[in-house]
Amino acid sequence: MKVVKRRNRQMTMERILRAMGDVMAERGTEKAGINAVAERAGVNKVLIYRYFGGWNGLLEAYVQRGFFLSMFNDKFLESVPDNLPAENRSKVWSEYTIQFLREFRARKPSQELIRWEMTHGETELARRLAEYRDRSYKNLVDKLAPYTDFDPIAITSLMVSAVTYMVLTSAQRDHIVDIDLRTEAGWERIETAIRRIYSSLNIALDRENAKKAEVK
Amino acid sequence: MKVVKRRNRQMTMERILRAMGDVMAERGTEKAGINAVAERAGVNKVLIYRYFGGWNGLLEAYVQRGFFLSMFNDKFLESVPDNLPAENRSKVWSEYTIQFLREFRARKPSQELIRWEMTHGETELARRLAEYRDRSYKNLVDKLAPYTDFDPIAITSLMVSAVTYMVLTSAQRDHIVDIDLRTEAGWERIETAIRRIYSSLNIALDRENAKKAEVK
DNA sequence: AGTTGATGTTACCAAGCGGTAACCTTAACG
DNA sequence: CGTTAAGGTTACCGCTTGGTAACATCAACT
Repeated sequence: MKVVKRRNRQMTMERILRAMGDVMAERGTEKAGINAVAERAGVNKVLIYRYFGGWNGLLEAYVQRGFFLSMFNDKFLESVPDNLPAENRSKVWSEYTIQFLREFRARKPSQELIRWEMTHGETELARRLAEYRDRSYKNLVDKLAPYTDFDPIAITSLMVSAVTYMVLTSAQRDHIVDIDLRTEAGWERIETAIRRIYSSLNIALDRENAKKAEVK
Repeated sequence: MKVVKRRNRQMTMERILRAMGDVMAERGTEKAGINAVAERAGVNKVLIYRYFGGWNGLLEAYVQRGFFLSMFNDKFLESVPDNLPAENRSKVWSEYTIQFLREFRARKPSQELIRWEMTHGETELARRLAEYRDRSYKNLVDKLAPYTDFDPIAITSLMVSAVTYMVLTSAQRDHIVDIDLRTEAGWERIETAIRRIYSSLNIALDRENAKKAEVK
């Protein structure tokens, strides 16, 4: 039987990191701070300085051990077959966007992390985190780029931005215009809109290609 | 000739409000605060409390006298002819989105206001501001709704969200994936993507309508 | 001229923040 | 057993924040 030692660095660090997530999720970006985390973890804040070297180190450690997006991208990438028929690509993109939407919605701490980033963009750390996500995201795009003529990077960046913003605001507002953000029905409207956009793009692209072929 | 009085409430309030915009634009959301504004305006902070009743009142006054989006919506709405041919509607929507993009990019204080809102969503004030924008936005949608089957509200909300998020991040990052946010070329890619999305939707909708007609 | 009320200033407060020095306390080791 | 170093705690610091009370000053009007 395992004895829980009272003096155990591993355990303490774990508790701090957990508290970090909790605090971010519960109290929001603004109130997140070393003091709040320490209090929440039931741990002396000095330990945070010792183990993580302060707020930045803590945040970094927190991100490193579980920032979901890069993992999510990698996982998604795996699930995509290598030789994907062109006509299915729009579906893959909309599936990616929608899965991202769902995962992001489900992860409060990740949302708050992004929110934090948005108000601390001048800091080196915030930039690095964004950069990190960007890379993993680029991997995905490189392998999946479908509508070559349609600047898939720009389009998907727009879609991901849209989803990001909507999820973030949903934590603060009940609705956008007449879209109810508290109900699944509201989010289904959004998901449907996403699918429609991608499928329309595909249709339009097909038509353009058909025209080109005709000219030849 | 007009004499500038040293004791002049109007003037002082004006200076405070200007300073408010400057501070928001320059130092960002985080550092914006009563103290910073007072210092910047070269005015004693007590006056802010007297004239505006504190931070909330100041913010509200600031917004009320010039929050651009509702005005922008109204202006745009005026410019749209009443009997708009259906085939031009996608163009109107993309024009709206793109003009919004440009205006929003040009207005640093407005950006910072939104950023502030994102981190203070729990407050009553933030909610009210959002609500205010929403109403003016809904007016627009009501009058313009084109693709009736395509849930134009959801689609345009997505697009506006996308633009909002991208502009906000552009203040902090040089690029998204390989889109250079510092150059006009980068933003043109985004504008093009927006146009493509709307026009594709139109094409897809046309095709669907054609099919329906065929069945009849 | 003198009262009065608006305008502007000084000085202060409590609370919260990030951060650190110095101190105990325990586990593990020879 | 006793030393040692890591784990954990106490108490403090300086700084900034939002907020207020009390005082000084000027302009206008009877």
